[in-house]
Formats: sequence, structure tokens, C-alpha cells
Amino acid sequence: MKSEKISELTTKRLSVYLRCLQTLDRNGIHTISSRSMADQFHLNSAQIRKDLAYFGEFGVRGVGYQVSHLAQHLTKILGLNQEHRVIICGAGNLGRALCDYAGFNTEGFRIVALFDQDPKKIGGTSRSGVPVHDIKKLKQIVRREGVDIVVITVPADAAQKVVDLVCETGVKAILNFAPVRLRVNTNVKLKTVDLKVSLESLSYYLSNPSLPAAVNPPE
Amino acid sequence: MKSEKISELTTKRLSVYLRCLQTLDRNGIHTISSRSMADQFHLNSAQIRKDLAYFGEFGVRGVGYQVSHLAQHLTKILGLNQEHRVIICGAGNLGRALCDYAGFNTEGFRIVALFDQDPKKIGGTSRSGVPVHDIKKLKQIVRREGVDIVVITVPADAAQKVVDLVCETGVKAILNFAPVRLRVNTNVKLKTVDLKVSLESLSYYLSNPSLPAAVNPPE
DNA sequence: AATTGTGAATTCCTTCACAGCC
DNA sequence: GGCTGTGAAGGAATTCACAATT
Repeated sequence: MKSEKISELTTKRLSVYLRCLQTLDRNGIHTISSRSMADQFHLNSAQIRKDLAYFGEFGVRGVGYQVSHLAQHLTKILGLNQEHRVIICGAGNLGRALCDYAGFNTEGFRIVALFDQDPKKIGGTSRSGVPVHDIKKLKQIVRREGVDIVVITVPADAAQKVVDLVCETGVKAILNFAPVRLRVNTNVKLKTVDLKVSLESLSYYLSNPSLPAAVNPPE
Repeated sequence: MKSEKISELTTKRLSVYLRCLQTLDRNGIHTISSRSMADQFHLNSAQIRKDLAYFGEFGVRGVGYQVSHLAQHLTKILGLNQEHRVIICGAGNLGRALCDYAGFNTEGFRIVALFDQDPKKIGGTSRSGVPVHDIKKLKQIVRREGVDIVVITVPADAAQKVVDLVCETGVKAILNFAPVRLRVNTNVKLKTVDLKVSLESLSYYLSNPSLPAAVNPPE
């Protein structure tokens, strides 16, 4: 276990590895080598080993990794052994959908509230029953509910203002879906998922099909 | 203009640059240098110049870039001057939300249909009126509507099967939201947006806050 | 004087290849 | 014999820094 800084690419892959291991576990596989895991899930075996090596020695030479054991370690490393409490700012289509989306309400994460500024939305709930609060109550509810992750699904032109509010509450992790580059203090972790950019870069490849697409792009 | 292969990172940034230019244009800015664009939108000026240089010489030394002119070029390069017709496979929460999401129904893209296999969903429409069809009609409707981009929002365990169906229709660009690594022919461009991975890597940073977050992570 | 476009330098990431261990 | 863990090699992306240009 070294204490180098871990790249974002590595952490994303850890999360992928964990999911692979969970699949293997469900299929009753108890032991796996980096090679056969790579083959099965279209990964690179050296990279798996290198990524894991940042955090310790989890394998047995000549044998491989014990699936459940490694999964447990990754769960711990990713901080998924404790529950994260999540809120979503912006109760529009995307916000409400994410709120009810199975992939978001999964082990380790619980969505506890939606926020909006529209009086017509405030007081209501999502389909699954998550309440919509006035954005003015943000700080209060973040405190009360012990929120540690905030998802931003407000329109682009409101996003920076909302992010500033969020930072004031002391929350340290933000997942932004608004198509803007936001500014936060360096002690806050901001990730932006820009759906428009994803679509547009597909469009680029349609216009430039001469170049065969990369075989297996990261993420 | 060189004919090297353009990296995915570059194409994503082009899309960001275009948005920045559109903002500048709305604000009545006609000319901008890479430096001031970088400052304003938290980018790197050398990178802007280098990215653009793959496609031509769009600037004037000593002056900068003409906003509308460069925007036009980027629109063309990204293939956004022609409309793309998009369908979404999977009419669950996420699929329906994306269907009505403003950021998706934007210049250059039109969502023409949803698909599902659930008889209860087939025949209905999204809130904004996009029809939900039986997945069995996929090929037929792709042909009829001239669809060139497919979005996948089905559950993980159905995703590979749906992607195979999509590939059979001849569509060459797929945006996948299912949390699995999918396999396609190299002549098809597949991009995966893995929302769970994004959340989990935030969780990692919460558990390992010792390391100050990178100042401005890519995308 | 200012800013582009771009080789060179640097940093970061991936893959190779093998010593070390089971 | 087989597989891990890792130093070294190779490749890619970013940033620097400046000659070229208006």
C-alpha cells in the first residue's frame, strides 16, 4: 500500500471492478485471476493488478483473487460500507428521474430529498415518495439529514448559484449535471456529467466515420 | 489541418468550446483570445489552441478568434449542422426523463421515439408526447424515421441483447446508460455514461479527503 | 504589442515483461 | 505451472515557451 495520489481513472475502474466481482459472486465464482476477469469484462489484466496494488496486496500468486474478499476490500476503499445521504437540487425531469432511478438508490446511497425554487413543485414528492423542499431550506435539511453528497440538476444558468449555496452548507461532494463548468473550492470534490457533450461527441464520430472507433474506450 | 486521429478528450472539449462561444455570442462578444476564453471558462489556453489546430487555422495572430465564425466551424466539425434523429430504448424513469430533458432535445438532436418490451408502456407517450413502441418494431422504425443515434436506458442485464438488436439495424452511434461494459463491432461508436460509477467515485473522495481534490478535473 | 500555432518538454497513464511467490 | 506485484518501457495528453504573424 503506497500513499501516492490515486488518479480519477483508477477510482472509476475500482468501481467497475467491484461490479464485476459482484456479478462473479452471484454466479457462484469464488476465485478469479486478473487475466480471466479481464477477458470476461473486456478489461486489461495488468491494469487491474496495478490499480489494486495502490491499495494493498489482495491476491495470491499462482492462484488469483478471492472474489468475496476482494469485493469487500473495494467496498471499503470506495467508502461504500457506510451509507451516503444524497439530495438532488432541481426537481425537473432529470432530477425526479434520478431520484427514482434504481442505479442511484443502490447499496451505499440513499436519496433523502429534492429541492426546487418553484412553489408549484415544493411540497410535492417524487413518484417514489421523496419530498420536494424549498431551496431556501437547503442548509437546514442538509444538517438535519446528515447529507454528504449533492446532485445538481438545475438549469445551466442557475447552477453556479446553487453550487455556491451547497458549498456554504459544508457538503464536500457534488455531482453536477448542468452543462457548465463550475467553480468550487479545492476542498470540495466536483464531478460534472455533461450529457450534451456525450451526445455531441457521438455526432462527431458520425460525421467522421473514416477513423474506426477505439475498441474499448474508458468509461 | 492534419489528418491525425482525434482523441475522444479533444472532441469532448470541442463541444465545450462551442458552448462557451455560444454564451459569448449571446453576451455580444465578437472577438476573443484563447487566453481570455480560458480564464472565463476555467480552461487552458494552450489546449484550446492545440485542439483547434487539428482542424485548421481559425484565429488571427495578435487578435484572437471571431466568435461567430469559430462557432460555425465547430458546429460543422461536430456534425451539428444537420439534425440527428435519436431513439431511446428503455422507457423507465431514466429513459422517459431523458426524452423530455431540454439538454437532449436541443439544436441538432431530435428524439423521435421510445422503445420498451413492457405491454403496459407500449402505446403510451412521454410527458412531452414522444410515443413508446414495442422493441420488436425497432428495425422498422429506425428505418422509417432515419434514426442515427440510439440511447440505451434498459436494465444492465438486458443491455447487451438490446445493443445487439440495435447494431443489426445498422445504427452506428450508441449512448449507453446501463452499468455494464458492452461489446460492439469496431465500426459502431459506443459511449457509456455510468452514473453509478460517478457516484461511487465521489464516495471514494469522501473517504479519502486527505488528498485535496484536483483543481479542475477534465469533464 | 498581442496572440496564434506548434515543436519540445513534461507529466500522466497504460502496457510489457519478468522476478518472486504459491 | 500459474499468477501476482512491479520496475521499466512505451504511449498519450497536457503544458510550456517561443518563433511566426498580423
